[in-house]
Amino acid sequence: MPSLSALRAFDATARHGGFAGAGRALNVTHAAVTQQVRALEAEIGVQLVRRSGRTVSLTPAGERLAQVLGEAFGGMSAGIENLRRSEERRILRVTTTTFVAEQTIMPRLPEFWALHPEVEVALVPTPSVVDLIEEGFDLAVRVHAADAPPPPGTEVHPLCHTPILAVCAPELLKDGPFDPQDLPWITSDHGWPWDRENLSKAGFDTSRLKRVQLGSPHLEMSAARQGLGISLATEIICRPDLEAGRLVALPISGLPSVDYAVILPRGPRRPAVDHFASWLRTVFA
Amino acid sequence: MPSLSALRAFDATARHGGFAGAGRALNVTHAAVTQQVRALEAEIGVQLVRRSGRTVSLTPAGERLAQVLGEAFGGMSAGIENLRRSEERRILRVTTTTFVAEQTIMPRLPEFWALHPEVEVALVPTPSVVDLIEEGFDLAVRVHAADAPPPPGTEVHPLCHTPILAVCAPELLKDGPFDPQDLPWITSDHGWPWDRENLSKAGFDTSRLKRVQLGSPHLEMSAARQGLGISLATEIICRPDLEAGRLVALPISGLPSVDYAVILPRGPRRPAVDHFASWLRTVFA
DNA sequence: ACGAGACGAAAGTTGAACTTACATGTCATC
DNA sequence: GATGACATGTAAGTTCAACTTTCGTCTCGT
Repeated sequence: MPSLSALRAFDATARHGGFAGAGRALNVTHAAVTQQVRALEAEIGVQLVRRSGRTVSLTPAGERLAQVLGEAFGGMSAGIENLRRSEERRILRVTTTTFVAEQTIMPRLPEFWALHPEVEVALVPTPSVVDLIEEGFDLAVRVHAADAPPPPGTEVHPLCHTPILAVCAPELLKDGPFDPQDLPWITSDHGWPWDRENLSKAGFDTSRLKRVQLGSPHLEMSAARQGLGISLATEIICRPDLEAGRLVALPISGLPSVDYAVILPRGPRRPAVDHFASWLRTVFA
Repeated sequence: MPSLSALRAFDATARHGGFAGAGRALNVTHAAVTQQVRALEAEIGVQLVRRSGRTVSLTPAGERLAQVLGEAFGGMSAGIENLRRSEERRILRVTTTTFVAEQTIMPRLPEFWALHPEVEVALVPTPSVVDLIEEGFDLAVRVHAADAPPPPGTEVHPLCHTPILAVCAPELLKDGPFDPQDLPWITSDHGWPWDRENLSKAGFDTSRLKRVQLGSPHLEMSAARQGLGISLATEIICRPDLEAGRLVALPISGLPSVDYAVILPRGPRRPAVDHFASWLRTVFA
C-alpha cells in the first residue's frame, strides 16, 4: 500500500484542483504536494494527473482514485468528529460515598455550574470503591492514603487531609459530660468494620459498644442530628452541620485522620474532567 | 485531523487484537504502535483501548472508531488494488503510421508475443502525429529528428536512422534506365507535402511530376509492387519487399534520411510499455 | 519457580516529508 | 508585446515525526 501522506496529497489535489491549492489546504508548500503525487503515481504505476501548463486535471484513473479516496477520508474524518463530539458532550460521571456526595459536593454544585454551565454532572454514590474504568466513571472522590499506590490504571490527586470526628447532636451534651461507651453508635452493616477499626485506635473496647443500625446511609447523619447517638464522620463531611450548630464534636483523642483524593482513570481526559477535579480542590480546601 | 499513521496503527491494533500483532503486521516494533495509539487517544481525547495486564481490548469508543477506520482503509486499498490491476492488464495502445504498422511491426508481432504472451497490443495507424496523452496512447513510433525537442509531456527514445528511398517494381526497370520525371509518383493527398519536400531536396522540379493518388495508404505500397509507378518510402519500411525482390530502389541521390523514434508519455509506465519499447529497438536495429 | 510473551517508558536514531530557492510556463491586462 | 500574477517543475538542504533500542514490569502456562 502506498504512503498515506501521498494519498492525502493526491486527495487534496483532486479536491482543490491543483497542487498550490492542495498545499494551502494541507499547510504545506506546493513542492511537497507535487513530490507526493509523483511518488504515488510511480508507486501504483498509473498517471493520475495531466500537467498542462498552469493547470492540472485528473486522468480517468485519477478520477476513480479520487472518488475512492474522497469517500474514505471523508468517512474517517466524519467518524472521528462524531466520536470527539459525543465524547465532549457526554455527561460527567462521578462516583463517591453517599456522605461526600450529599454533604460536601451536592450543596456546592451550583458553584461549579456557575463556572462551567455546559457540563452535565452525574453524582453516583457507591458504597465501595469500584473499578473506574470498567464502570465507565470519569472521576472518583475517595479516602486514599497519600502514600498508598494508586489503583492500577488510575492516577491519584490528593484533595485534603481531614480528621475523623465523633459527632452528636448538641442536646446530648446538655446534661453535662458523659461516657461515650454508654451512648449508642450510629453505624451501618457496611461501615461498621471501618468504624470499629477507628474506635479501636482511639482506645475503645468495641465489643462493649451499643450500635444503632440504619437501613440507608443518608439516614445516619440525620439520625445523629436528631440526637439518636454518636456518629463517626470526617470533618469535611460534617463541617456544614458543625458550623450551623446542628452537630458538635466530642473531645475524643486518638481518632485517626484520613486523606481524601481524586482518582482519575489514566490516559487522555476531556477538559470537563479536569475542570471538575480542580473545582473539587477548592471545595475540599 | 489526527495523524494518518496513528489511525493506521490503531486500525491494525483493532484488527490484530494487540500492539505486538499490529506491529508485526505493519513491520514495526510494538513500541511504535503503542506510541501512535497513545498519541491518537490524546489527540481526540477519548480512551480507545483498555490495557489490562498482558492484553488490550477496545473500549466502546474504540470499537466505533475501528469500524469506521476498517471500512475507510479497506475501501482505499481495494480501490488502489483495482486501479493497479486494471492498469496492468490494460491493452497496450500503440500509434504509428500505416506503413510502419503494416510493413515493419505487424509482420514481426508474433516474435513479441513469444516473449510476452500476456500483453495485448492494439496497433492504431494514425496518419498524423497525435497527442499521446490526450488520446490515451501508451507509445508512438514516429519520424522524429534526433536533435528535435520532444513534444511537451513526452520523452523520445531514438530507434534508428534510415534513408528515404524511391522504390518501384523491378519490371519498370526491365527496359533499361529511364527518367524518373516521366513516371507517375504514387502518393496521397496527405503525404504529398512531405514527398514534395523530399523530392525538391533531391533536385526534382516537383511541379512537373506526374502524380497518382490512391484513396487509402495501404494501397500505395501494393500499387508500387504492381508497377504502377514510383513511391517514396523509408528503407526500414520497404526492406522486406526489397529483400524479396518485389521492389527495387532507384539510384536517386540527394534524398534525405530520417530518424525513427519511440515517443512515450512522461511519467510512470507499466512494465509492458517498456517491454514493447525495447523490443522495437531490436526490430528497427 | 521459571520462561515465554505481552505491554510500558524513555532515550537515541533515521529517513520520509518538508522547505527553500530558482527556473519555467501560461494567462490576463495594460 | 511587455509585464505581473500565479501556476507548476526540479533539486538540494533541513527537520521532526516516527521508529528502534533498551530495559522494566506484568501475566500466564508449565
